[in-house]
Amino acid sequence: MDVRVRYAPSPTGLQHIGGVRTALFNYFFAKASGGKFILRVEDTDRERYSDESLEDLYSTLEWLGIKWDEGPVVGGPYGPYIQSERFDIYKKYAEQLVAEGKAYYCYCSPERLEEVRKQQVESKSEYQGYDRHCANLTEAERAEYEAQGIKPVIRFRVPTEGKTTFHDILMGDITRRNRDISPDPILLKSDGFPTYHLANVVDDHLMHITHIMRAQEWIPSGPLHVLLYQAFGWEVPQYCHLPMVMGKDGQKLSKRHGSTAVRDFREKGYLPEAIMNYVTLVGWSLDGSTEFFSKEDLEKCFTLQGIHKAPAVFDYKKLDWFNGQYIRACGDERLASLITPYLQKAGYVHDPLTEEEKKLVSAIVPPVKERMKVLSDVVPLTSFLFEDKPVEDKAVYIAKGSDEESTHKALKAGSEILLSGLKSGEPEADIEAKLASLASELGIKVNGVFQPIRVAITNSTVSLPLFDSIRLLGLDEAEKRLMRGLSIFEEN
RNA sequence: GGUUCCUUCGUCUAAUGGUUAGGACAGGAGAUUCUCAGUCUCUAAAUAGGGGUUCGAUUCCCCUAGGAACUACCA
Repeated sequence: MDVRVRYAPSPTGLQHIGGVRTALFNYFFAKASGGKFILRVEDTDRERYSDESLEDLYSTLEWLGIKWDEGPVVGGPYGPYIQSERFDIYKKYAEQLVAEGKAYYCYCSPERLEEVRKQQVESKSEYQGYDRHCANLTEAERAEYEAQGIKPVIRFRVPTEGKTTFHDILMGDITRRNRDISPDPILLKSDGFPTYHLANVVDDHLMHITHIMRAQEWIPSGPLHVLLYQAFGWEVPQYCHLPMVMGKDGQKLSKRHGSTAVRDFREKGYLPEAIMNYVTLVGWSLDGSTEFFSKEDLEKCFTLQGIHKAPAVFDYKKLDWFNGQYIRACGDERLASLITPYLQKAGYVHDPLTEEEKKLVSAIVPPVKERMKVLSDVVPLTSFLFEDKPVEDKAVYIAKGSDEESTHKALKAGSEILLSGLKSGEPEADIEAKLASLASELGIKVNGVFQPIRVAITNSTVSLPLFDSIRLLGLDEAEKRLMRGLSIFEEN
């Protein structure tokens, strides 16, 4: 049997970590088993639908390098793959169930439903949900409602006796008494659109989906879906419910835990390979020790057996670590092009880059590479090159273990050593050694000499290494800033 | 409330009857370095609790506790 799996998001929001994790697991499982990965857009909720969400879906998958074998844009033998374009199909199947007595029209108003719900809550009755008011309407009663112009919904007749079991690859058999299944869920809404349950079952069958891999939050509706397959007389696919992605507090990951939209991560400067690698490791492992996986690796070695049952907490710090690792593994040329948009957005360089700026960006890469967790870190790291905000406060120049007088001397003598050395082309190591001996002459630590110089040049106590900074700034500008720094100490 | 699922270091996980319970992130300590980072070394840290089964349980069974998800004309 050829594996056919699908990722079926609904475009009602930006693609988030949890969704992408589901997409990735489906995709890798398909690839690793030589099957097909299908993308299906479940846009049956026209109230929450947005074009932006749909575009975000496509761009996120593209960014990650995930290509679907069948789906929107690329097409396929079982299309269309956008549910809103399959309107008539669902209607047909829903009506078929009505004709067979397995579903029925319901004319209850939202107000009545709300009332029923309220009463159930107040009376603490054992089970909640629809009271099956319209389950056994006579033809006359129906005709009456129709005459009133009420648009009915179609509800599925859930058996009140017996129980339903479905098998989950990870969880084993899961059984639920039919009476515990939410009574008579809506299959077709009054606007003619299907609900998730109907559309999902119909499409998975029509698209020959063999394995349904979705988040564990769907486990409760598993039995209902099985009932639906049985009502249609269709074969039930295999289920594999994926562990949920949680926030620090053990609740479902959401905005309040931090960023969840992949787009946000992308904008902050996470690399697609880092996101892919880390997200796949949330709830899955190969052997407990292998950490780095490329997309190609996962397309080969992903297994269902490696999926964990328990929900997993999303660790932002570990993602940062992965991202840093991938940045450091990145070629300088690629990194230069990855960094450029951030410098442009900050207004530091032109778009497109001038020839001079291209050289500068390339030169920025090596010293910055070891220091970035996310690409956007390049901005604060290099801001001293593009905006000059001199430090006026003497205290900032004074290193720990030094004092104002020594700092003044260090800055003065150090600047001379530095500038004359650089101008005469002396090796940096030699200059560094001279500065170090200056420090011992003054009876201060080496940093006592370097810190005031660095502060003068980079306007910060935290900066790139001194010689890198000067190289990037240009000797003339560096000299100017050194003299300016010195003047602060000589004013009084 | 009801239903279902889950439970190894703080976090992600490995080990399925026999190990000093392993790795990684984060934490702590140290080394290197002009700051920051990076890199390297070391370190602390877990089988939720209670019963069984067994010569032996992280591993199998039961109970308890805790957590989560679902309970919409949303998916």
